[in-house]
Amino acid sequence: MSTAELNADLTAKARIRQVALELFALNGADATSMRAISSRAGVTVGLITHHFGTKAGLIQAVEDDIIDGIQRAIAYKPSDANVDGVVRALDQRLMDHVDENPLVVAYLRRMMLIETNGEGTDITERFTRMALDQIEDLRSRGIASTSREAEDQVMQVMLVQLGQVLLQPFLQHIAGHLDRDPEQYRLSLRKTKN
Amino acid sequence: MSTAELNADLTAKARIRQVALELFALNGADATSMRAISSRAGVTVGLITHHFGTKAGLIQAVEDDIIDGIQRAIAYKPSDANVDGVVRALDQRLMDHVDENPLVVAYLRRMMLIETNGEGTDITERFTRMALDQIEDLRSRGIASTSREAEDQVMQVMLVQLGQVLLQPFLQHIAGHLDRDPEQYRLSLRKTKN
DNA sequence: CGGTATATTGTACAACCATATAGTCCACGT
DNA sequence: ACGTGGACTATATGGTTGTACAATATACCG
Repeated sequence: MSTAELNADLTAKARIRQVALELFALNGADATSMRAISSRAGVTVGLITHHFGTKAGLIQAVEDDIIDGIQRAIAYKPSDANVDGVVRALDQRLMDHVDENPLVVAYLRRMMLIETNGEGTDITERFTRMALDQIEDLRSRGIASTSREAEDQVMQVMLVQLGQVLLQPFLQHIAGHLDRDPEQYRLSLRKTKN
Repeated sequence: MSTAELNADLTAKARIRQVALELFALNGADATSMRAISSRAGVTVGLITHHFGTKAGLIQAVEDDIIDGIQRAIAYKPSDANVDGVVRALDQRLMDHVDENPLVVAYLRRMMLIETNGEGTDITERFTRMALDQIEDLRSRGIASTSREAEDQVMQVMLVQLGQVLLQPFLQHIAGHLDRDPEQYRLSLRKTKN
């Protein structure tokens, strides 16, 4: 069953955005034609341009959607205040969101690792700024550890957590070839002080 | 000065392969037209098809060249026998080769992290097998440590060394945004034993 | 010298692309 | 009842792509 059929209840605009994310994540935006999107979404090409103007506009809309989703996922929730390690709770909710949205991850992998200077707004920059804002917000509420610099905490999240997620297919691929259990291997970050 | 001018002494066939690697590494093979290659190499499109048949043939030739280069770089050299840590010497030569061939790295990054099931032969598989063969060759000569399993040594090389190289632009990008020194951060591998 | 393989060119073509535009249908407010 | 605007379709256009192919130049070998 196709994605379009599964989501026939969504509005055409939302269906287009969803199919676009799916194809962008799988094959990249450049390699995805508006024809492919339209046929999978069960609409005509013209409707895409009607709703999003140009292909660049569609890409922008998809990325805004991704950022919004993450923003919502890591927003401060009062329940977090109870947990002793607040940053850990933040990380956990980010990882949960990531687990639930594999297409988002595939898209981010492409944009963050390869097309670092893509056409749209730099999504790595938006992500980094979002993480930094979040950490600083938690600090201003007095509920995040200040034993380390905020920037180092962000580096930790971006490189170890996100890095592990982004490298996951690579790791699994190699582990599969060597008959190793990919779960056994975890990245960590060493900071050389000088 | 363009690549074609810099290498005007090479045969046209070699020039085509070199320009192709350059453009493939920068923009990906799909996004690179044979016309772009031909104009940069100072030849016509027809000559490319004459030498390599199809675009897929050109990609294959480029990848074979990359693998050959790495194969040569990590081939056993008697001088390695003197060094106490042989695996370390192997790693070092791989890293040197990587430093000297940034275009190869960019191409590998694309193929290993994103297009894991690309059109050509799986380059991650070729790389992994090559590393494993190399380790086992060194072991059969009795000049590589056998305190760890060979497969774990390969995982170490692939994930930590190569992983660091593949993630480098990502790391630099983030570090730049946070006014951090990217050199301070190093990945390492934890193996959970269970 | 002659001839044959190889290197190289120029062009043509069918498929596909993003985009623009004109037109149809329908819901909804007044 | 009407007309206005948004959702949607159909079609046309100009450009780019990979590939095929015939023609020409160049080098090499007997």
